[in-house]
Amino acid sequence: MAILTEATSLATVYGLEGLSIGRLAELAGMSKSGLFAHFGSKENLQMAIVATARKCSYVEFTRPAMKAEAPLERLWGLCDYFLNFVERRVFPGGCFFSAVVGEMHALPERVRERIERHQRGYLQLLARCAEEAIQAGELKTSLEPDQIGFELHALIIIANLRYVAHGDTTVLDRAWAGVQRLLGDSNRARRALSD
Amino acid sequence: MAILTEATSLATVYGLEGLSIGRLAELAGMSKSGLFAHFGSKENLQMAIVATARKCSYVEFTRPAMKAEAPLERLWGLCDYFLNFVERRVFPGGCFFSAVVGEMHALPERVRERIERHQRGYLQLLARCAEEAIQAGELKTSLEPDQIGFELHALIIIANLRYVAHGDTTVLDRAWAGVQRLLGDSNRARRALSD
DNA sequence: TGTTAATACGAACGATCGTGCTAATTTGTC
DNA sequence: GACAAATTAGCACGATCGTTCGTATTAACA
Repeated sequence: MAILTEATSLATVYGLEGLSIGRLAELAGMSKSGLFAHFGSKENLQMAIVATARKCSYVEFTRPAMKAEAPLERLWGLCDYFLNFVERRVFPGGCFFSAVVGEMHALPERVRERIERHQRGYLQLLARCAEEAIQAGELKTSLEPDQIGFELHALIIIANLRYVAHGDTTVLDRAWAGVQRLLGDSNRARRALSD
Repeated sequence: MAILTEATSLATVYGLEGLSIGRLAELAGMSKSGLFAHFGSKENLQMAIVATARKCSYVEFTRPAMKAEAPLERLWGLCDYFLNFVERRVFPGGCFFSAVVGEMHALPERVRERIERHQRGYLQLLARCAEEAIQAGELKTSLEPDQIGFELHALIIIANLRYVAHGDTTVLDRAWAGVQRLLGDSNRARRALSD
């Protein structure tokens, strides 16, 4: 369904609660009740949006990054493709899961738990790649894998938030510089926008 | 006005748009119109909330941190007091300015600009302290002051977001470990909760 | 071709939103 | 105690929210 992509895009700007069915229907050229019938409730629509955002994030950064066979290369890819995804403005509000982090308290429990589970999975993926990179001898560091995952995540998420919220264009490069320092290669180039 | 503190607290949970005057009035034991007359418009109420949050952040971390005479000590204090502020749950939604970052697009222009200006000031404060610490010879690093400010900010803000959104209690220590690494002292203790 | 299931529609519901009135109440001043 | 000024309450407006209902159109199958 194409309308779900539009809904996810809107949700990155107005949030999962701020997104109204009426506005979404108008944007889709449908009647409000007609669109509502597809989902049965706003909570179901929110769940569908979360599923769409998950699929999108999988296609945009998880899968491309995981194509690499070397664990360290996967770690680079996870950060690189994410920053590239943000820079390309695939969604006007950037990363969906960062856009809704401020309204977690107000969300229906089912929706909130789904989002939290996704976030845990993403953090674990970062930490697991770091652990494998260390064990493979590709990454020499005194830090625990979880700490590396935490700091990588902090860098790229803050870059995303500041890029979409304040239009600051330098933050993506600043985040990349931090990633370079954590992964021990200050010469590695970031993916170009045109890719 | 005590009601403004309550309003700011509510805004950290529901956002500046999600916060309704009716709910705030009910919580304050006033009539909706009575409370509305104080501000004249929701936009003015939002501006007053931003001002309250600014004052609160000044009292809670900026001023205590700036009491130190050594620049590096101020840098430590900015991170330390902030994490302590989050851990003490002064506001249920943690840092106000992080809580509303997701709804910047939907805010009235006057409100959004005021928040952006505050954020710029806070970032500049971090970078300036880092610069002074370097020039004073207290901080030995190959990083630019702006990069240090960016990374410190990323660590403590992500810790705040994850602490309030997912109840993750380990993130404050992870952020502190990152701060230690940036400021070059892995033995410095974090402020205790009881303080 | 007639029947059934699915799909989209318009209209309306109760609730809540921000906001504008006017009356009542409180407060401070002479 | 009387009066002016400020504050609060009550009520209603128009708009929008999620949701429900009954109906018209369409697709599939007998």
